[in-house]
Amino acid sequence: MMPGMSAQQPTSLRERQKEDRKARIIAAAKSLFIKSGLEKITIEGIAEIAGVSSVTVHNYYGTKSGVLLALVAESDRELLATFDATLVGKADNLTDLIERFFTLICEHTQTHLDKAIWRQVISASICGVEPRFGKLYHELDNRLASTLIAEIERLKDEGRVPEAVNSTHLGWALFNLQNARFIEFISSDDTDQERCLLNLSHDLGALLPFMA
Amino acid sequence: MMPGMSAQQPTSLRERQKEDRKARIIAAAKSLFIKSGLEKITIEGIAEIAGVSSVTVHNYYGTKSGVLLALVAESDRELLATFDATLVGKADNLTDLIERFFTLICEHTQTHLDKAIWRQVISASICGVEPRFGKLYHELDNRLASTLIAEIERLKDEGRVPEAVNSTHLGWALFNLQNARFIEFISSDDTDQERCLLNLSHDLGALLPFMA
DNA sequence: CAAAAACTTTTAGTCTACTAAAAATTTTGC
DNA sequence: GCAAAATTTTTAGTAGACTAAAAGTTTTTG
Repeated sequence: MMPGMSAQQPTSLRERQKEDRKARIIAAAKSLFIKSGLEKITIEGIAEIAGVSSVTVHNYYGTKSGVLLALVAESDRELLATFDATLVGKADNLTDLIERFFTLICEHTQTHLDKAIWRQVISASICGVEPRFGKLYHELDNRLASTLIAEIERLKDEGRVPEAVNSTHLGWALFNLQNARFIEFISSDDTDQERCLLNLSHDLGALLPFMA
Repeated sequence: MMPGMSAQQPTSLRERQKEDRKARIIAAAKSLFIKSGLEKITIEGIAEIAGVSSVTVHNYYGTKSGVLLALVAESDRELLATFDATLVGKADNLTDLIERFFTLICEHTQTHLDKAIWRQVISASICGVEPRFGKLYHELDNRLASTLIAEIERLKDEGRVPEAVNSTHLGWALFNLQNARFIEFISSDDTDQERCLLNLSHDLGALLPFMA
């Protein structure tokens, strides 16, 4: 199963061409970004490299942020795969879990995407000019939080987290906490991961010790 | 002491004129916003009402977001005054404190500003094109969090919060938690405060009961 | 009061996202 | 293969943020 493609291959030629153009557009955006950074990504530039017109880019992705979100969504799939390989079943307490989670996300951001893209995407998700956009973005958050919740369930089964807690609520609370520090992390190119991780561990240190 | 004015009155005529223009600009922005919403706020429009040129608006506030941030900063002062009157000394446990805090901020937003302005400002604080901007915004956060921390200290003195916790760390953690729900609140015009408050109380419910 | 300094305004552009409508092209269904 | 449908492209434009530099105005300073 290849990420990035719909489950069943499109029947009609037209559908296939559309998929192809869409893929070329995000590939173009990626290449442009890698070559010269976010400021140099323009709809026009993307269109040229992808071999379509700028109007088509708009038709497909709505806005520039829409294109960037597609980039993020793609890398999100890889991140979830990383989680399966590196996070699931590894941590043996809540603090450890959240810190691993946070670290993986930060590292993934630095290798696969870039702070600047996240800034743009999170920004757009808050400003939310587009209706689709917010929805898509929220789905990504949902998937990440679900991973966390599943791990909390496991810790509960193993007796490392009190039975009494609501895993879903705790999962979202911790996801939000961690996300606030992630936003701190991406907000400036100069903010380093270590610093944010330390802040996160202070957060957890103030909240969690009574739980054990 | 009037909010919105510097402590000492400016000596030179030039300084006074500058203050006056600045004040006219944000007053113009506010009136434009109240009349027709965020989309209708343009630098040009602000300049015209304020009786200055658009270039002057840029010189003073840098960007459109800069103007909006000034609006937020102004209302922030009122919010802190509200805190003194309505929050300080009122809560008798952590959950109650955070929920009051959150509620006051939401209500203040609805009466004094607007979700749309916050969206723009938070967005800009994340995207952070401007260096000054992020700094200013962070100061607002600092002031809000400090209020929270001071209240936590009080609860600790009253023996309602364990001595062992670090008030500063706990304060920031809870501020971040609450802020995540505030961002959820402002992200869409349709999201209602009750819903977000409920989510917040779930967050707290999952994290805090073991502390008491 | 006159020269200098400090600002603001005018002017003139640039840049880029985004949109609407007509024209051209290509696939599809019969 | 041909008409119809779907979709892209071309074309043309708008809007609004932001900038640089010259010109004009007002305050300051001696």
